[in-house]
Amino acid sequence: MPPERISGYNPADFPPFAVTVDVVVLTVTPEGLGTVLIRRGKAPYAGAYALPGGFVLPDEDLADAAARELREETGVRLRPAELHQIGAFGAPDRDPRMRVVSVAYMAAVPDLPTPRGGSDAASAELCTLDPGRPSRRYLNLAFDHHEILDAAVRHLARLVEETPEATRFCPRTFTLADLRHVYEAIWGTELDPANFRKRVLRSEGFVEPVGEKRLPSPGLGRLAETYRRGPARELVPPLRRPGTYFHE
Amino acid sequence: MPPERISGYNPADFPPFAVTVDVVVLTVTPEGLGTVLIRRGKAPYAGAYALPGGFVLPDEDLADAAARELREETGVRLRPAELHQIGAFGAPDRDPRMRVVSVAYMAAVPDLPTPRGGSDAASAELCTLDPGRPSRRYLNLAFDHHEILDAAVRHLARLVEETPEATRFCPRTFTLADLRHVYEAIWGTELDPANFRKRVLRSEGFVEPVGEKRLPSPGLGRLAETYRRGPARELVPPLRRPGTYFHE
DNA sequence: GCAAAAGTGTTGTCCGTACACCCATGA
DNA sequence: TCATGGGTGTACGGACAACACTTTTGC
Repeated sequence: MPPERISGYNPADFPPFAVTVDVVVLTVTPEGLGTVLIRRGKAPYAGAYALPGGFVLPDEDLADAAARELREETGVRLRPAELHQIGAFGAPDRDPRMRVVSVAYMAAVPDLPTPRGGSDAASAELCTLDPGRPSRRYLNLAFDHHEILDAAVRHLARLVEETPEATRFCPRTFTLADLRHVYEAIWGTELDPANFRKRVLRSEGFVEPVGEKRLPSPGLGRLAETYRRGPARELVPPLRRPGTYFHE
Repeated sequence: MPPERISGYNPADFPPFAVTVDVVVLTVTPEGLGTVLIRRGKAPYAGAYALPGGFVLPDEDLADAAARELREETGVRLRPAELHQIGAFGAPDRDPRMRVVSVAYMAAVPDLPTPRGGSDAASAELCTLDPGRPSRRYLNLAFDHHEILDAAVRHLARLVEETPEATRFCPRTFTLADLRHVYEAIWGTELDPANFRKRVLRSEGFVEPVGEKRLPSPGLGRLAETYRRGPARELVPPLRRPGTYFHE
């Protein structure tokens, strides 16, 4: 920017913008990929679902604001570095009331506690998504939150290809079937158990065997080895979705 | 956000933020990957290089603002959809003068005209980067523009893996060696000409033969086939960097 | 025994890499 | 004839996918 244009630093020198953060809380439940939505009580978009979020404080980092809103509205405590920025959404008419630029974050949360929190506790709901279909609908989302949610799911789908972050959705120790169900929920595809196993175990530092065995389903099937997350911070080579390697 | 907190819409109800856009103009020259930087004349960071950018207008879309700043400061005209958002940068102390949240965009520009433009015409320079080294330095960049530039280069490196966007850096018709030099500049690696050729031609719709031949270097080597960009909008499978497939 | 799910092994096929080799051009 | 760079071909190994097969559990 030309420095002379902002040399005064009078509030009148720049257009009045509000800056908010919206947080897409993604979790994996037995029903599939889920997210926390809040039902709006007032216009605009009264009765519609919306992402949790709120204003950034004057001296607050963007990621800190996202972590604070996440904590206040869902009770989930994550370090700001554990939140992934999705991008900025700032179309002039995205909020009919005033000009708002919102910075969206994605939070990968296991074992989501029953949504509780400050102001909108009663209206927070855990909704199940359908990541397999390209034309999925998110029941009446307010503002441009449909677009933000889409971008967050795409971000997560790519994140778990390249990092061990999918283990966040598993308990401290887990079976490879548990981990496979996480990938299936996020990618919306079915994976071959045998090939999934080989690819995960070949990826050095992804998971480590614990040494115990566990019954996969209650009273069904052979005992499965249990694992915990390994020290790797990224997967080389990535664990890509089927069909990303070869033609057809 | 709790609607009741912003029901008034008085400017005093929300913290005063300035919202700007910064544009990372990336181009490929015979010297390698290059970007347009502006030398700052005033404090803070007087004498340092900075990315072109400026305020978002009150009723302006973020991408429109980036396209406008790009046009005003470098004379390059791109549609807003051709700009890629890198993310939002809004640490509280990133600008010592006031609270600024900047939304960064990346523009892939061929044949960059000698940087000219409005206010800072004389001080705009085309600087060559070194994408191969992880510890590359960007000579004294102002604010957090080092971080933004890094993110933009990473974004471009991934973009050309999955889309035919690398052809933007080539003339309308080009040889495969031209295209290969673009990838080498962006990825900072050398590529095997024979294998590069096979992978590009196998990717359906990436390039189309024109039917003419051209001398690759002035007075050197065999005549090379020329191509133009094909209709594909994404590369399936992606044209990945070497080493992304196998171990070691 | 049966069903269910873990885990192992095999095979076919495709791809990436390296490298040799030939072709076409201008000097 | 030589150097330069485009284009073709081949050999090897790695990885993925599909699927058969064995193992281990509860009922």
